[in-house]
Parts: sequence; C-alpha cells; structure tokens
Amino acid sequence: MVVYNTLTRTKEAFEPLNPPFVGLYVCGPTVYSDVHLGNCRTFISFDLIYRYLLHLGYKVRYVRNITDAGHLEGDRDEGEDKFAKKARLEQLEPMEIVQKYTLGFHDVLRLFNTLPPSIEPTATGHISEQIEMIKQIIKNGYGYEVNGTVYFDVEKYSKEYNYSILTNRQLEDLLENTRALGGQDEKRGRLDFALWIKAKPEHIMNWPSPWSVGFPGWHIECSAMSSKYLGEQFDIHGGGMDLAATHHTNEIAQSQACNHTTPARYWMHTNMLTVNGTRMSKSMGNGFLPGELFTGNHPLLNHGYSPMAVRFFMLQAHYRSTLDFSNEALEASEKGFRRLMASVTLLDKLKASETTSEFNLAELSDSCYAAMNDDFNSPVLLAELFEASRFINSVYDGKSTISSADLDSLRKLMNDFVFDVLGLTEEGNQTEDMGKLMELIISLRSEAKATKDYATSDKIRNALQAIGIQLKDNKEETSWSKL
RNA sequence: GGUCGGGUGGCCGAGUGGCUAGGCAGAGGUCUGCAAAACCUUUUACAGCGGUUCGAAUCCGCUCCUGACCUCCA
Repeated sequence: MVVYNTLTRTKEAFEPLNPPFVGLYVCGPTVYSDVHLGNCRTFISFDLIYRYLLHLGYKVRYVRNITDAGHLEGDRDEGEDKFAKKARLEQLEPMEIVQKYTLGFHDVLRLFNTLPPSIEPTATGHISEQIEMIKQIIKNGYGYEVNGTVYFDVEKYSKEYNYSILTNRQLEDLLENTRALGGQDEKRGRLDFALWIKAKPEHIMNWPSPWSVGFPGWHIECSAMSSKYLGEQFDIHGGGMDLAATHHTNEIAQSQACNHTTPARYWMHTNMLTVNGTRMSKSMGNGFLPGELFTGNHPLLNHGYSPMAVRFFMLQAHYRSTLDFSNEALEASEKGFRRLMASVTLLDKLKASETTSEFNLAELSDSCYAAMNDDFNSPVLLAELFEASRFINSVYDGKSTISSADLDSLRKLMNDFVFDVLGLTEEGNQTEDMGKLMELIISLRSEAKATKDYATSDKIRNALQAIGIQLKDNKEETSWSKL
C-alpha cells in the first residue's frame, strides 16, 4: 500500500512503526460553532482511511481531538477567545458552548456513519500535559517567557531544523511575508508563536501555570495529546490542507524541540470542499450546514439529500482533490448511490448456477484492493463496484450466471467494500414490518394484474410512487425500493 | 509577491507515455399489459502554442485562466 506523504510530496510505501499497530492522529474541530460540510469532508475522508486500515487487519488507535480552548479571534496572540465570545453572544458558559457544539458534531458524524475515534481528547482536559511540554521546550532552549507569555523561538529552531518542511517555503520568504513586529510586541522574532498566553483580566477561561494564569497556545494541544496517546513518534498525522502551513508546521517544530523527533512519519492532508470553485468556509459565508443539506433548505438546492448520498458524493472524489459542490453533482451522486445499493440488495435474491459467465471475480477483487492500496483511491474503487453492480443486475435479469462459490465471494466482496470500507449504509426505515406490508400489497397487485385489472394495479403502483416507493416488475416477481 | 496545486466530453470526477475509469444527463434498442427499473448499443474530452518520442491527457518549455496557503478556519 502506498500513501501520499506531504512531507516528501510523493506516494510512499506504508510501513507502520510497530505492525500490526497503527497510530493515527487527526486534528478535530474547534467546537465554538456548527460544523459545516467542508469540515465533514475531512472527517469522512479519514473515516475511509481508518476503515480501510481496519479492514486490512491493522490495530489502529485513532485519536481525534476536540479543540475547546486556546483559539482567539483574529491573528497574533491577542483578541478575544472564540469560546468566550460565543458564550457571551449566546449568553452561556464557555463550557456550555463546548458541550453544545461537541454534541452537534457527534450527531452529524453519526449521520454520516463515521466510526468514532478510539480516543477523543480535549484541549482543556490536557492542560497539565501541555504545560509539561512547554517546560521541556523551554528547557531545551527553544522557548522563552516574556511577561507571563511563552513563545516558541522559530529563528533559533530553524537554524537546526527545517522549519517549513511541510510547505517547502524558504524562511526568508516567510519572514518577508509576515507582518513586522510592532512596537508593543514582546516576542523576539516575527515568526515566533505563543505556547502559553497570559490571560487578560476579562479572559475567563484560564489555568494556572509556572509562567502566569493563562491558557495554552493553539498548536501545543495536538503535540501534547498526540504524544501522550500515540507516543513521541507515530504513524500518520492528518488534517485538512489548510492546517499544513501553520498548525502542522508548528506541531512538528514543537515535537522536535521537545522530543528531538518528528512526530509522525506520514502526514496526510485532505483537500477542500468548494462551492463555485471557492473554498467553503465559515468566514466566507458560503458554508453549508449539514442540516440545510438534509432538508434541502438552501437556495442552491432543489431538494434535500440524505447523509449517505452526500457521503457517496464525497467518496466519488479522491481525498486529495478539491471537490466542487453543486446541486447537479449531488443529484448525480444520489442516483448513482441508489443504483449501487439497489444491486447490493439484489445480491440476496440471486440464484446460483453451475458456472459463472464472463465475469472474473478474482480480477474484480484485485482491482478493488489495488484501488484502495493506491493512496485510498475511492473513486476508482467505486468504478470497480459499479462493474460488479452491472453484473449482479445482469444475473438477476437472467442474462448472466454465477456459480455458488462465486456468489458467496461476491457477497463477501461487496459487503466488505460497500459497508465496511466505504462506510455506506442502507437508508430508510425498511423494517421487518414494512417488508411484510409490502409483500401483502404486492401480492394484491399481482392478483389484480393476473385478472388484467390494470386500473387497480396501476392505481397501487402510482399511489406507492407518490409516497416514495418504487415497484419494479420482473418476469417472475415484483420488487420494491425507496425512491 | 512567495509556496503548492488545478484546467479532462452537457455536469461531477478517475487516470503520469500506448490497453481509450465510473456516475449523472442525452440518443437508439431489448424486456413489459403500459410504465419504471434493469440490460445492450451509442454521441460529445483532455486550456492554448511549441518540443521530446515510433507513440502524450500523461514528460519538457512558454502563454492564458483558476484555486489553496502565507492571519482564525477541516
């Protein structure tokens, strides 16, 4: 298996440090407002990666943090705390904000059928670990305190290490393009970033530390929590591409400065979801909320789309490509998703024959694994699954045959990839009761058809269509599915 | 300005040198009481110009367009 590593900008063979164990850390959300669809894409992408690693038999420890402290409005190390600001606006405690949006985040990800991470640590729950790490960074000479605030000395660090290894930029360029230090600045270098920030009196989220009553800078939490749960060096560190230049660059520097080791061997970055070619983001005001998508309550949408249709839409693009969001594209995915799932449902009804006609199951299986082994190429995997889908339909129509052994293999293959790896699920409330009801309705209609009472049979068919149930007349039987 | 990406048929989106993904939409057909679904067949591509090569969407150069990051953001 190969994975694309941002560190080297190439696909590399994936070799875990301690197989069969894999340590995976993904930067989670900052829970001061609703997650939008762009955020969801990243977590769905890593869900695919997590699921495939599990499928291959790796014992994965998947750590995804919740950032619930340390983010400030605006840049630099000043400005209001995002949680405190939101709390003021909503007239809640900061921790009520954290709880509210954490629950919302979990609800949304559950709808998208993502597996929960093994550990979901919070920044506020790991203040002491962050303080310890800062102490060590200072001890190692890469951090300094000024008036209760601790900064990371980027210029000193970059004399010994490649600070911008992730983005390949020259330090001089970074310096040129970073705002000059102002008269009130207390840090030494303009690239220096805060590890610990002394709280102003109005800053209500604060903790005691050796330097001041304050709060951690926003990069240190991931370094502290990843090393706590995955060790000083682990396999994969992931996150959205937008985090690479600043957040991940600083994480690497912190870990090097503290532990003298680069934290992760493979850095994986997921690309952005765009709307009309522009990145979806809260600040742009073009962020879709999952709820708007599911209900269709948005000017750009014709109707609501189910979470699984949206998941499928995302899986149809590779995680490192931008994906453009539009009503038209969603509609296409929705139909494709239903087609795939319909054929998966048909698998149970297939009858085995003596031989399998013109279909190489082993080849299909190899292609599926090859697709995923090539940096988790889900769109290619889906293309392969649609080949299987066509074959399944063809067998169901009696135009192809499948042997009993191949049928078992095909069921296993489709089950593995559609449900376990891609994480798609059947939708709708097709309960046992409903199945029995439909059986009854279909048998009544079949009786009408048998007596050529087409008025009645069409009435039933049309009425069902109106409530979103589609009947499909086969030669021998009638099947149904939700629209 | 710097760094890194993109520009693929009506739409979305794979594909890094030859074997012309896939989904949706369009056209024709089979099946059907009629439909739908399904199946079969099928049309429209690789931003532009030049170069390398027996052969390029794929490699190289130039041009144009466009995105992300460089300040909080998955």
